[in-house]
Amino acid sequence: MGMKQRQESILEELASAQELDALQAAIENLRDLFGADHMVYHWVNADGDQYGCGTYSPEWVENYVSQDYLRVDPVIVGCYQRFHPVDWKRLDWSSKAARTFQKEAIEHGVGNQGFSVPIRGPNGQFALFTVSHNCDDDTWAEFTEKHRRDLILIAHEFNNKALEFEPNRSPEQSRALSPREVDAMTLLAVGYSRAQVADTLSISEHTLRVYIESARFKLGALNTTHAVARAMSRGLIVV
Amino acid sequence: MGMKQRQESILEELASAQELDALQAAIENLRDLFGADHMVYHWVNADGDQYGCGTYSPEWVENYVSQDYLRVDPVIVGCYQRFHPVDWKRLDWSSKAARTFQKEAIEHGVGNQGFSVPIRGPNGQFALFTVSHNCDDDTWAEFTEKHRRDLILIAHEFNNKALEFEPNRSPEQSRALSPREVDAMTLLAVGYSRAQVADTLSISEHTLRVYIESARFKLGALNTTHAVARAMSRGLIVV
DNA sequence: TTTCAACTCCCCCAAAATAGTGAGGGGCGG
DNA sequence: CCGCCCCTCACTATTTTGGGGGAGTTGAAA
Repeated sequence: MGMKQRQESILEELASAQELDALQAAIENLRDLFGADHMVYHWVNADGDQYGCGTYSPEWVENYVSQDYLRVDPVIVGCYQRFHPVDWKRLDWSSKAARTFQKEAIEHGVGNQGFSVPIRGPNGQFALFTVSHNCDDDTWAEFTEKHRRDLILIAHEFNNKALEFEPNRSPEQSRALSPREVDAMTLLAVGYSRAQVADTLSISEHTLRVYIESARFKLGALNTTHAVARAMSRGLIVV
Repeated sequence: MGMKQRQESILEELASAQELDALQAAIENLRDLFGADHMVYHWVNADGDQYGCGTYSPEWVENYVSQDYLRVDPVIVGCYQRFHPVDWKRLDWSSKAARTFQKEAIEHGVGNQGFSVPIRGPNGQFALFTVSHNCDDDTWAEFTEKHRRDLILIAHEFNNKALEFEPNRSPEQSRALSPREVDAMTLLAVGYSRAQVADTLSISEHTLRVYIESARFKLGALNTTHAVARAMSRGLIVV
């Protein structure tokens, strides 16, 4: 069976799987198929839930979360602001925190080369699909060039499957805001005070307050700032 | 030249293009290549800016925007909440508004079948890549099954290119926030009050205020909510 | 038809955030 | 060494929000 066919069959198996474990199985198979040191899929959503699967050593994963490297890792920060898949070499590793992180990662066998595909879903969901390896630059360039397309599609399939299992799907939480509520949230997000928003929308401030409060309620937010943050990260408003 | 090769060459040309017009040219070529009635790429994001290119008739496009169909179109509302590409048949066309919209769309030659790929970028950017055609269900099922993968990749390439031209790259991309400022913004974004944030960070509320104000200053924000919104949309904090 | 969600308006008062001033110590690069 | 940024703390006064009440209209869906 050729590589294409095997890749195809792994993805088909993944697509028809009923359990989250299938992701872990599929990623191991794909890692072997591509002959890379590691392959990892990882997502975070607006409420801080996360899920990951992959072939990194348990020690490294534990270390990563316990050190809160999510906020340091240049792969995360870099990909969060980009759309296209990115080679780790092109990220900013200049800060001291990044350098120590990098050193530690390599010590844990992560590999000196990496390629990460950022993927975004509804409600501010953000995921990364990463392949890492230990080799020289030329070999890696050849690898990424050859497999770029496939990796994007695989990332897509993984995220698709992962979203099926996402617990945060209650209709209560993802209920859309009404048009006026969207207006209110949007204007608040661009810095208007309640008075200014009310003026802009040509309604009384009292009325505006009703919208803000109902939006807050729908979003399960504790205050206006929280409501705006949630509305943004869930993609309900565009700022 | 086979279909694969032509597709490849169109995408390569697109990738190396320096002007936005290239998107329009590429989409026309791809439409012809796939033998579909229409192909459209369209994105919305910051400040309500939008850009679209495609092969719909100018009358239909004008009608669409003037009627504000963006808020009615089941393709938009449906895809906005999904991740995977979707066949138009699987969307909810039951509301009255949707039915009249559908009728009008078909009258404008949009086609009775459609397949749309939602794509999301940083900062809440949302784009749709759509192929539409006039044919029976079986023919369309075969078409989408055959080209699904390619359409996802094409959507990805289009969005990648479109983002290059996005004007939303403010020159005064002020210096990054300090660690404490990031802490403050992050906790505020998850709904903590100033008192709670100060408590969490084990500093006085007075000190916290200094961070919030300096963050506000750096971000050019008018108030805390605005600052958090900007920090989020610039990817400075991860919530 | 009835119900329900959205939109609009009003009061009062307590709590929280903002604005205007400060000040001092630590670290890092030119 | 000096400037610059980061971290830490304090006071007072004013403005803005939040929480608790209600109440009426419209339009669309069940």
